Amino acid sequence: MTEDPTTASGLYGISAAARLSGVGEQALRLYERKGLLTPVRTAGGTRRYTDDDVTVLRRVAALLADGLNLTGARRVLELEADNDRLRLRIAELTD
DNA sequence: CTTCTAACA
DNA sequence: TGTTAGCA
Repeated sequence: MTEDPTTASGLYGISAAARLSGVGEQALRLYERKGLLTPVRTAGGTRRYTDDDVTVLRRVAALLADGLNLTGARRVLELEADNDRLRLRIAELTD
């Protein structure tokens, strides 16, 4: 446990999220504007990235490296989310 | 930290 | 189209 209890919950500022994901801060803001990501905002308007957001960021980086543009990456994320929901549904039915 | 503008590949 | 630098 090298982490502070307040940060161990997986809530990061934009600079921390950028370091963890390897994506630049400006790019993070662009991804949000394009609808790939929706980090929560504090009352003051500062973004709060969760661990899940960082995971998505890594997915996006891999997708872009595969030659997709941001719109395509957004679609893939949608489909993957649907896919996960379907897998869960199948698991329920196959019990 | 935020948003915007502009330049570049 | 997407990234980056600089400004306010």
